Amino acid sequence: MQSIWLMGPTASGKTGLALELARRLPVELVSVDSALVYRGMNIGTAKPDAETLREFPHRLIDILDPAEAYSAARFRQDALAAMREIHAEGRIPLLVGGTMLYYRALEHGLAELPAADPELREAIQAEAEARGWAALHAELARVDPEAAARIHPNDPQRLGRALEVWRLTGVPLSVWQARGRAQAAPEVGRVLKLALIPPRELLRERIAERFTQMLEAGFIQEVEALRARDDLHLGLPSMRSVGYRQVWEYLDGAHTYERMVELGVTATRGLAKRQMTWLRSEQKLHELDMEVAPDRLAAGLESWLAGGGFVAC
RNA sequence: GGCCAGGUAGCUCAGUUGGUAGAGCAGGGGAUUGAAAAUCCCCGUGUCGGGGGUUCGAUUCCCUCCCUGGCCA
Repeated sequence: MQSIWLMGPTASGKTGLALELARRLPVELVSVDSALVYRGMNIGTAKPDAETLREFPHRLIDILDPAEAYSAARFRQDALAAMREIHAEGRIPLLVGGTMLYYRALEHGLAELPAADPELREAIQAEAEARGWAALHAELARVDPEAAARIHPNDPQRLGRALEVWRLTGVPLSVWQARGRAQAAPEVGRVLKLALIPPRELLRERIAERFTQMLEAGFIQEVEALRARDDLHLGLPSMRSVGYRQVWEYLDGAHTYERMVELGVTATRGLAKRQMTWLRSEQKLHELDMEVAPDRLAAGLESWLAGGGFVAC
């Protein structure tokens, strides 16, 4: 089994390049994006439009309602299943997206751990509000000193997860993790990792420009529709996505329009920065020239798929 | 033109009863195992508007000039 992965920060042009490759190679697209999984979140996620998706179907887009939560573990399962199917059809999976944790989970696997438990999470959250996260960190230090040493007392998300695993199983998170990551790389097969990394200044400009275009394309109305549902709220992973959160708060009257634009652009830039941090530590990455010609790249990929090496271009 | 309030980090501001200054935001770096477009951690030398005076020492007090905003002419 082999696959091509196209990585890069948000607004780097991954989608456009992936479509060019899909026109030239026997590939099928698999989205690696924690926000594109949600239905009804189109404009603010820069999701390819319906027509494009019809012509070039993407796996793992529009598979979840925004009220639901996705996860790295589910992605790993879904992506592996999609890749197997694509191979069975005699095609090559082209993974494209910017959720770096998902790539990591796919390539290196995840430890065997219990899934999230919403009720327990809520209970831990309530407890933290009553006693403070410091008290919960102290508690974790008693049952799982190793995890407590690694998790900062101000990091409620990881602290909550570590306590959740402990309370759910009676086995510390660090013990689960020490048992190793399940079924890592071999299952994924031969991988060619490509990255599109624009110069920071260009990326900053593109992000600002794109956010404005999203607003012109009706982003506010899209969030209004989501906000009109009584089962969606800012606590949900979907509604905390870059852009959606800021527009939601704007609709709540928390910011002026101008400030909302500023916050949205800044949040997107922060996202890009974190994606770059992941990319810097990525092994065996082939960084593409921003001006790479699709024909030339496709030719290079063909020779790699035939078993040869990949010549960076 | 007169009076008042300001001029301190890229931005918004705090502060020093005289010993050359610090927050938030922005920006940069890092972490990242079922929320990851999430959640965190680390990083602040800047003619304290210019010039002069007083002082051992002035960003701080005094004088003067410049700039911005408001009020009055």
